[in-house]
This record gives sequence, C-alpha cells and structure tokens, in this order.
Amino acid sequence: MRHAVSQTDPAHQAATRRALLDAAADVFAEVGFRNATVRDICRRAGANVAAVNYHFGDKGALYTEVLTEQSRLAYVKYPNPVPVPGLTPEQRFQAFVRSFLQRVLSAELHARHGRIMAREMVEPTAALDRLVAEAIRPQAELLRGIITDLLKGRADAETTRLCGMSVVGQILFYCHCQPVLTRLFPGARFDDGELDRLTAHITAFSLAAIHGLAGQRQPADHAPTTLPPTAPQRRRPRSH
Amino acid sequence: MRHAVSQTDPAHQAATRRALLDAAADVFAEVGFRNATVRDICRRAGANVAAVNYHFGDKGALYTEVLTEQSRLAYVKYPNPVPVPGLTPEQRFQAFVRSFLQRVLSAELHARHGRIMAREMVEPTAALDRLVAEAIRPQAELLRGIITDLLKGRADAETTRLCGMSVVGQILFYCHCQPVLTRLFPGARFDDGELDRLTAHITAFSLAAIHGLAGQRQPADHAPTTLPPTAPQRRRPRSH
DNA sequence: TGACATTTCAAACACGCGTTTGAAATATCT
DNA sequence: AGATATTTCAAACGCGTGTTTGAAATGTCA
Repeated sequence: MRHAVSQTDPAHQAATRRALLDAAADVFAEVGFRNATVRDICRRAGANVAAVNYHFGDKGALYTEVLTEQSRLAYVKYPNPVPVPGLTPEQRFQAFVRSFLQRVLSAELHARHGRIMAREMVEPTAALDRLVAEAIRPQAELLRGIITDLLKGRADAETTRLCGMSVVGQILFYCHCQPVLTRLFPGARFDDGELDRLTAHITAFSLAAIHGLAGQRQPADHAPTTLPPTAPQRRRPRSH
Repeated sequence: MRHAVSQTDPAHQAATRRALLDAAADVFAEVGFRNATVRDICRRAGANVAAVNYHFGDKGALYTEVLTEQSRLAYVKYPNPVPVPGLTPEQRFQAFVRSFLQRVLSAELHARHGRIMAREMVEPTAALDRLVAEAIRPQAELLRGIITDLLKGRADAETTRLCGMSVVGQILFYCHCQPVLTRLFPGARFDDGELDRLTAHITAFSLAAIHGLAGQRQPADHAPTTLPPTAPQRRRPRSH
C-alpha cells in the first residue's frame, strides 16, 4: 500500500456515493420521498450537505436511483419462480406468493422495497410509470398466467383479473397496513418471520377460492404446503 | 330579512368553519397531511391564511377534526349491516363487504374517507391510535364474528384472524393501489361505479375460500349475489 | 515541482411553510 | 350612540427546506 486512502481519491468517491444510496434507501423507506430531508440523508452517510447534489444532481434523481436499485436487489435476492415444466399450477402459485411476500417483507433487505413501494402507490412520484412498466406489469402477467392455468379455462378474462387482484391484495395488506396491524394485534408479528405461515394461509385461502370459482371439487392436498422456496438464491456479484 | 349577512356575523363564522373543514377534507385526501398547506386550504375555502389557526388552533387539530368527521360521515351514510336474525352468515358477509367498499370508494363522499385512511395507514399520524380504537377494532370484531359463523367452528382463532385479513386486504387493495391500477388497466375503472361487480367477486372469492378451508362441499348458491344494500340509508340531520 | 481535475466542505441563498400579530370591520349589548 | 366582543385580514416572523457557491483539500500527470 502506498498511502492511506484520502478523502478525494476515486475509491473514497465511490464509497461516498454508496453511503448516500444506502442512507437514502433507509430514509426514503422510513419517511417517504417528500418527508425525507437531504440533510438527514447526508448526515447518516457521513457526507456533506452538498454531496447529494454533487453526486446525483438533485434529490429526485437520488430517489429514482434508490427506487431502481432496491427493486433490482429484491428481485435478485428473491426472484420469481422459474417455470420448471414438472410443477403443477398450484406449486407455481405457492412459489409466486412466497417470493412476493419475501420481496415485500424481507428483514434482510430492511423491508425497504416493500415500504418504498407502498408509499409510491399511495403517493406516486414521477417514477411510478417506469416502475409499472418494468416491474409491476410483468409480475401481473406472470400471476395472470398461473391463475389462468388454475382456472382451467373455466372463467373469463375479467374473473381472472379480479382473482389476481384478490391475491395481490392479500399479500400487500401485510405491507400497507403494518402500522394498523401492530396496534390491532400488539402481540402478533406480520413480518418475514411469519413468512411460512402467511404463505401457507394465502396459498390455501386463494387456491380454495379459485378452485371453488372454477366449479371444481376441492382436492384434498395436491398443493404441498412445503416446497423449495423459489430458486437457488445466488448473490449478485459485487461489481457493477 | 334585515340586511345581507356580513362577514363577522355568527352565521358567516359558522360558514367559514364549515368551508375550512370541506376544503381541508379535499386537500388532505388529495395530498396527505404533511404535504397539505394551510395556505391552499384557506384559498379553497375563500378564507384568510390565519383562519385555520383562529378556528381550530393549528393544522394538526384541523386534521384530527377532518378525520373524525369524514369517518363519521362514511359510517352514517354506509353503516355496517345490522344483525337481522333471519340472515345467513353468507348474507351478512356480503353486506359487510359491500358497505366496506362503499365507505372506501364512495364517489359521493369524494372517496375522502378511503383516501385519508390509506394515507393514515402508510404514514400514521398521532390520530391513528384513536382511529384504531374507535373505528377499526369494532370493524375487525364484526368481521371476526361473521367469519367464525362461516367457519362453523372448524378452524382455530389464528386461521379466523388470517381469513379476516385476507378479506380486508382484498377490499383495501382497490383503495390503496388506485394509482397503479389506473396505469396497469388504463381502460378499467375500480371505483364505486364497479361496486356491484367488486362486491360480487370479493364475496364469491372469499366465501369459496372460507368454505374450502372449513372443509365443506361448495354449496351452489346459498349466497344470493343480489341483496338489499346494507340498511335504509338515512341522511343525518344537518344540525350538530 | 507545478498545472490541472476532482471531491469535499462551511456558508449562504431563495423559497415555502405554519404561525403570530395588531389593526380594521362588524355585530351585540346597555 | 358608545363600549365591548368577535371575526377577518394583510403583513410579517421564524424556521426548515433544496440547492448553490467559492474556496480548500487532495489526487493526477507532465
């Protein structure tokens, strides 16, 4: 080593940028875009107030970058189920619910993705359009395909769509209404520590509903409640 | 008549107060508490900037009053189903879903209640504790009772609770995720114009699910999809 | 070493916010 | 009519915000 890394060398520059992104993700998840202050973000990142404007242009550009990165991180860590040929629609459905809940509730990701998304839905910013196009719509299409298979052609497109929203509504509930839930059931937890329980319930509830709407008999247990999570979870490489 | 009502007479004072409450309800529903400005509220109410502080003390007290009033208005206009002895649990369930959707989506109430509640859940203010105690908890208890009857004692308390959250999650979805829905399905509407369709779907979906979890055969149609709304809708008297 | 580029920093700027103020306007009461 | 209380209003205050600025610090390279 030649000398200690000083404040203005490239390594430290990248570190400042990274620290800002991390601090901003926390702050935006905690209080939302409008209520977040640049001063708070910089303080947590150990940087000067002017750092955000220097590295990202303005507060809005920083938010967009945080949104994109957190979404990407969530999908990399908890990807959607890959369409393995042998799986039944019921198994694909359970895997879909589980990975969705993980992305939204994951403690390891500080539930950042879910919290930021919840705020973005109730109080959209300019970034929502891109988010819908790149993340939400593919997700909706994936679910629609699974539900179409589950219904075995016994329901029209409108019913299929409504079923999809019933499923997503159940999942997002634990993310959107967390403050109410903690007050309503002070002892209970509704985070990713309860992931298995929540996955099992939403899957059982929804499959019973969809099978019922399809006019089928309720099959006893062709949807195993235990299933390898979603896919081999690889960490993405550190480089960018 | 003696003379035109002037600015400082008691009638006009009450009118100013009322105009502030109305304008504030709109603004809080549109942009939330923190993003709402006293100046905007006063401008819409046709009042001076100082009017809020004079009539309510401060912005927070105005918000509390708006929250209370909008909640009361929603429940007065769309009350919970009264427990008529002759009704089946399925009928009570449908009535519960319908009145809940009405309160949250009602165009006549400008969807104020639903929008304000959605914001309060994602970004709670000091008023949330009282709201949970006075409005949300009784609502949860009512639903719990109906679901307990539907399950006919064939599920434990935990499952009952999870079923309740599945139902509420489906309902609130149309309120919380409106911005996403309009982008995802540009042609479709998810407001109280679709009340009958949404009520029918959520009821059918949830009853099929609950009956399935209770291990029952799926009864063909003991839950009529048409039902007198909730209760005779009386307007509350104008006096206060 | 000296010229140049990059990054950091303390300080300040411009603006919008909730709130306060003191006077003006009007109604009420004797 | 005169005194008093209530309500409205324009103006201002104090503060926090996102952003800008110009200099200082540090790196690179000839």
